[in-house]
Amino acid sequence: MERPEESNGGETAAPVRRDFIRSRIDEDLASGRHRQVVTRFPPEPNGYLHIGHAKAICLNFTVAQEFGGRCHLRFDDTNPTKEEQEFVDNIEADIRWLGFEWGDHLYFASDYFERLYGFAVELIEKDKAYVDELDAEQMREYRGTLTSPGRESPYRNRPVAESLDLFRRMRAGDFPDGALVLRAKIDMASPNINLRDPVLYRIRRAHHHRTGDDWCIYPMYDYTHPLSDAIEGITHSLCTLEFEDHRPLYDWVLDNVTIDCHPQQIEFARLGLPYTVMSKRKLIDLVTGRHVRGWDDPRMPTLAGYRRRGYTPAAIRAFAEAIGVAKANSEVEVGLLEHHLREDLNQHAPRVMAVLAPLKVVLTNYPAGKVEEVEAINNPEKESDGSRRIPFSGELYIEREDFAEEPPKGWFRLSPGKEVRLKHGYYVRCDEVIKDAAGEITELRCTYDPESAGGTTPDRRKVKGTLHWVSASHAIPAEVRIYESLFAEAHPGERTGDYLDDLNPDSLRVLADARVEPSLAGAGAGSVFQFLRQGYFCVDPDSTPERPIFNRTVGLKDTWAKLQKRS
RNA sequence: AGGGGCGUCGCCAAGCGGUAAGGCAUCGGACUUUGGAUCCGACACUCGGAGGUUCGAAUCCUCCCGCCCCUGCCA
Repeated sequence: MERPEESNGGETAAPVRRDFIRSRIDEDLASGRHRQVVTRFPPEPNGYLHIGHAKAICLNFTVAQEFGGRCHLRFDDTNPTKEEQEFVDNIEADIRWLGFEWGDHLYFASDYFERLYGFAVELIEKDKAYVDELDAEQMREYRGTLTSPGRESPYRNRPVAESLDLFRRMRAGDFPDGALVLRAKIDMASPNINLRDPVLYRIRRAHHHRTGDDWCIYPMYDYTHPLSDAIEGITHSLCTLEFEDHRPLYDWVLDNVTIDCHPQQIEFARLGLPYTVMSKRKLIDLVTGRHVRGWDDPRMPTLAGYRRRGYTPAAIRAFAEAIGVAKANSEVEVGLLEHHLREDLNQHAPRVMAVLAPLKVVLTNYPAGKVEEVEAINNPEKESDGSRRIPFSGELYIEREDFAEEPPKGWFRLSPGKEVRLKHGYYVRCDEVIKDAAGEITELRCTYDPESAGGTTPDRRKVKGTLHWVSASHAIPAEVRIYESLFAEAHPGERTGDYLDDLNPDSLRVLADARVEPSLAGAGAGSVFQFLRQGYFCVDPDSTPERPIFNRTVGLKDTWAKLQKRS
């Protein structure tokens, strides 16, 4: 088989992987059926984009890129009752954020309304479409069932001239909403229900976000989509599996109208992710029902949510690349997304220290009032990021979880009589545990080894554990938001039928008493850090200079937790 | 039940008649001033099942089983 680079000689990025869609394009190019590749991403502006859309966006844009073609962004805005400009704007922003550009190729199906109307007239003239007077309920009745054929509408064979006149008057506004529809004349006995005289136009007096009140009839998706594709010269129209049954109709429309382009619709499986919901309706419900704080709630599977959570476009693109494209319905483990996230963040996130649940440590042998600045490397994965200085003093905070009065086996962290290293600082040994009346540990008395400055000693003795810390008087109080999956069940609603029953009550945990190192003062919203030994965190837009707020993007891999779980 | 699809390792996924890629996860081990990262190594005699064709089948044929989608004037 010929490689695309060889067949079209254009500037192309090397195809990263093989899949049935790219193979098919290879063939189309090799056979001369197409000389270029034009794809499109066609969102309906009735909601925000989610991670499932990201799969389609990455596919369409990268395929076009690889083959030296182009990808259009086209809004499928044929249903004015559900669509809004706000969604258009946010969808554009999300796609740009993901890293894709459509240049001049921004389109709206609504821009084609006049031409679409013309094609409809042509269909009527050819006796391929007719105006029907059956109401919605009657039409359902006439449609038949999955196993029995439908019946023809009594209006099916009305004269062409009559349909032409009626359709013209539909447009003119002579009839109330829902009174008439334009239907394709195909086959009421077809085993494919989509071919049983599908509706092409309906009457709907609704204000359209772009065409305003110019129209009171609006074309249906199945009619609009193939024509929009053809008008734009799309070569490969990639969509999800549920449209497979619609392909015969897609082809019928293009075969029965005078247009010199016939794109190929190719279907692939949509992305499934456990512990979340991806349907637009459910996402809208979550927002309007206040189960989340908004479309960009960090627990939402929306691109806006992932962005606020601290996910990077590169990670999402790598994920989309990794899951591949096929026709088998599949559900990808969240771990794979997190793997690509960590892989990206590990390279780029500056390391800082933050204590989420502080436990005071007093160094009894540290000179009273002394403060020194210790040097801390910003990112061991990226030497060029340099280093910074952090204040160290005799009163510190460490993570409550890093101390155990009675250490389990395999414990590397602090416990009575044991020595650990404070990252970038000194070795300390725990001498005494202070508790309050309730028996709660309130403070640790430790001694430090002055010889261990920087983290090593002249005698080169080993300490297994290294802890992160923060100087008590220098640290900045902060809020940290820890997120778990929005749903407690892999398939929300599977048991009770109502997905809201499976909302995870612990999906958001707020740690109000965290302390972060002073270098984090003034970190801008969106900036991402690795809190040493804990995970990746980003500054939430709710942050103020007085009270920084961090979202946990994803935790670090935790071998210790895994070991614990096992025993 | 009619139509359209799909079934290869726990999760994705290559494979297109010549004797099962890769990633994630998992499990060992090395290294480590993050129990992070990195590095080594292990991980499908078998491709939903049963027959058949063939020197040879995950790939071809037949039957069976399972799962998904379709009866909006939504997309």
